[in-house]
Amino acid sequence: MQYLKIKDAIVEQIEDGMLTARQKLPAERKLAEAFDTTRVTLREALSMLEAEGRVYREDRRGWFVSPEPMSYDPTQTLNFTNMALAQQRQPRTELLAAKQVLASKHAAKKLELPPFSDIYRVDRVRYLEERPVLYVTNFIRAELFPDLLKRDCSRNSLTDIYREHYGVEYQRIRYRITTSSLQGEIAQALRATAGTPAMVVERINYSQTGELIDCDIEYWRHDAITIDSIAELSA
Amino acid sequence: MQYLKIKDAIVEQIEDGMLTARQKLPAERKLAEAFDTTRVTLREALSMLEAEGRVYREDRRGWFVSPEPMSYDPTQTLNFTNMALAQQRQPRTELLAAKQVLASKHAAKKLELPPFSDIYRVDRVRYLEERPVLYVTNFIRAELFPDLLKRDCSRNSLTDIYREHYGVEYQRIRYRITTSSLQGEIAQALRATAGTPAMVVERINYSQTGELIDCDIEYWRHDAITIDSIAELSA
DNA sequence: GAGTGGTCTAGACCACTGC
DNA sequence: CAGTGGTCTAGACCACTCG
Repeated sequence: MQYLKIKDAIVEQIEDGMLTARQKLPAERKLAEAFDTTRVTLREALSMLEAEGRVYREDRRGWFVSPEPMSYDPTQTLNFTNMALAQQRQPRTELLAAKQVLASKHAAKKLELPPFSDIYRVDRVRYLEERPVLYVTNFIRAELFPDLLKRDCSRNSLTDIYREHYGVEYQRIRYRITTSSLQGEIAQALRATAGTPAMVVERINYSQTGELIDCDIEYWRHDAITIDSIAELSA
Repeated sequence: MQYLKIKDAIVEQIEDGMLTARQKLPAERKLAEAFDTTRVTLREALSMLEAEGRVYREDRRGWFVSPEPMSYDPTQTLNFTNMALAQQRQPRTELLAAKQVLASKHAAKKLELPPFSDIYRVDRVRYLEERPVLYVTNFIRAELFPDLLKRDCSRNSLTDIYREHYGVEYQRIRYRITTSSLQGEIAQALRATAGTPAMVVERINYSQTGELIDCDIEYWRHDAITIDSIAELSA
């Protein structure tokens, strides 16, 4: 069980501060040689560290040391940017697309609409310290927000636009958290290799009048996030 | 990218019902031959399916098709058994140990106690349809529950004992969800290979008087669970 | 005791990154 | 253009499971 020793050695280097957050590890061939083994075994060890959230990969770029995860409370409306700033992180958001589309079967179901209804779809990638950690897709009931896309979605948070221009606020959030893996364009947008472990957060949001507003599907690099929340139970 | 085709082929067999939940896949060597490839590449495909939660491994026993995950709401006190029954699942719990111990540094911190305080520690493995899916450790403030261990912990749920014998109920739950991987004895207890992806749920529970009661650390096989909850926002 | 999964070796080619 | 990571081959040995 050679790969356990390799793992421990790398963990030790991280904990001793020889390797610090976001730093690139040496090339696989060099590491393999250093541990006197083959690339296959070395990669076994690295994949295990990846599963534990200690290192991450950028596709074809190499292996890096994972920084501290950001703490995320899905029951707060606090948007990504403010959440990050509150934790002394450096957020950035990239708007990939914002358009009006016909609801796919999947999206229609989430939004409780008939298929082919008009909806907005907004795709964004979010960064922490210039590392892409989150791919979000929003599906929004178009009827509730006429001309939403004329607002500047790349500059303002959706929740701010809802509140300021339409008087709509989140009141109830239904969320679902699963683990999966990144594939295809989502993986690409996060500079991840296909198969990278992911945390998927799906939220369906309701307004103060109980109306379904929108739904967001979030793909997080799993080492970048820890869900952290409090529930008060009614007697 | 051969492993993608292998993945798709296996997914198709699952979705067509040729392979059904909990069924064992053919031996790796047979699958490798069937797909005209080597075990290394085949295992690459299987690992990816494992990350997606479509198949799971039992250590040295082989690969199996994942059943539907159980839906879990950490903000409900509903215990594992009742939660499972409500979803037409077949739960079983195995008590590994229930004893009074001196708090480790880690446990003491969670329970906000000085190190080496007296606490109870209860370890259990929980099954669904005879598949071990969850390893839980409870750390309990001993002062609140004199003679707790004389009650029959293997037969009754802890929350029932708290309520019936001590008049204590959960009122507030602080929870944290992360992804990691199974290692050592926890992996063994779940019949998992070291490195299997896991969902870790850590809960700290407070009573109706606001007092910290206990803390539980749950290691789930990640394909066995989806977190599902609702949050009401205060205005 | 046969067969299986877990682990490991020693290579190879290719497309891409980054200089 | 050199070097890297992604992918793949064709084996091997061992400890374990299961019949």
